[in-house]
Amino acid sequence: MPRRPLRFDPVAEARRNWVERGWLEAADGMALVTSVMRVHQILLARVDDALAPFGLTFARYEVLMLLTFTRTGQMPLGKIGQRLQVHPASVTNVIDRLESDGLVQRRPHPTDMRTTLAVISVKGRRLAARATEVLNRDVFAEVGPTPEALQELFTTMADLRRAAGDFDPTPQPTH
Amino acid sequence: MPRRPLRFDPVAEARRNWVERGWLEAADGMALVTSVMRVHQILLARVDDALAPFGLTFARYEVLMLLTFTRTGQMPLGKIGQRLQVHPASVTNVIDRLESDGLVQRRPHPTDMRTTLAVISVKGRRLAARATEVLNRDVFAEVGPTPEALQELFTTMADLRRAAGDFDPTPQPTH
DNA sequence: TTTCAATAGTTGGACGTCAAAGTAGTATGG
DNA sequence: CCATACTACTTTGACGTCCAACTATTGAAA
Repeated sequence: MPRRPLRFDPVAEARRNWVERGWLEAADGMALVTSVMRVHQILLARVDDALAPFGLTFARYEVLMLLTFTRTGQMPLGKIGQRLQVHPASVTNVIDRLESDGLVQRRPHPTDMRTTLAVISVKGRRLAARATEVLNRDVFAEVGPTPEALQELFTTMADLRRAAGDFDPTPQPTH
Repeated sequence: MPRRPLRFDPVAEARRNWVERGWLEAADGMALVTSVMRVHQILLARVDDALAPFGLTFARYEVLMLLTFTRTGQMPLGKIGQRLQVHPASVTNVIDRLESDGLVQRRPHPTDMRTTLAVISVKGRRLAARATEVLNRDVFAEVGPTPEALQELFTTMADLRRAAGDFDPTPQPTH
């Protein structure tokens, strides 16, 4: 994408406009929402760049890793959607692509004929491992101003997610 | 979307898995990236819900507000893309839809025949004003655990965006 | 002045996301 | 035991995003 950096922070500019019109109650919330949109865009672009050589996207990578972390390398599609917080139709879409690349395979559930299991293949495991190496090195280890700010950011966003009902408000250790 | 909340934080769970495999350098970065993806999804859903009654999406709303904040209510498409940090093709797409709803109008640039200006209409101004009212009340004023955490979050993300080259590292007051 | 590179916008295709509607299988209440 | 509600997944369509390729215009260099 054409990325000629601006001479100013467009979000701070928007916030100024909000305050100028007297929308004081909403200015910080607007700035936060807009910031999240931009940061999301930036990070997703970085991740997808790193994954492109492997023919992966973040959506596909997330599914592969989720399967990797299971005991048996398989999981019902519906559960994948719950864990990754995406719509069933999105899961169908991603699994379709992973399957046509031979990285996962659909298998009927042994007892419940409604359920479809996604099983990660050896090829899928290998690819996920190689992709993780690159992703860890080139993106994840490089993100964030400082480790402290990063931790702070993470916990604050976890609060936000919890408040949004993303998961149960049971206290969970973050490390 | 089906939103049955989980009993645990899936991001913290992923982070545990990262640490377990010895990817210590990358664990926090991975958690941050994943958090941002989820928070983005949550906030975008809220915003789009609030805007749906107006026939708007956040992308369209952002363009309308950007035009609202200009002196003359108009701006070249390319500049819109720079300010909102989106691809030229995305601008074309959004302007197409806004135009077919009569909220903006395309107009040729007076001197540079390559350039197209988007001009906000009276209808566009009115709709943006009404949408802002609802958005401020129902979303922006309700976001975030506390005002302090919200501020903190915003400035930390601004650092992150600045480091990513989103805008020039010139110090800018945030309020 | 002529040629060629840079800029502005559009088009077409790929991808991920969601909602709504449809199909198939399971579970439950009468 | 059967009718009905619920669950799991898929399909279709809409939207936003990006990239690559294309057209038109401007600008700059030879």
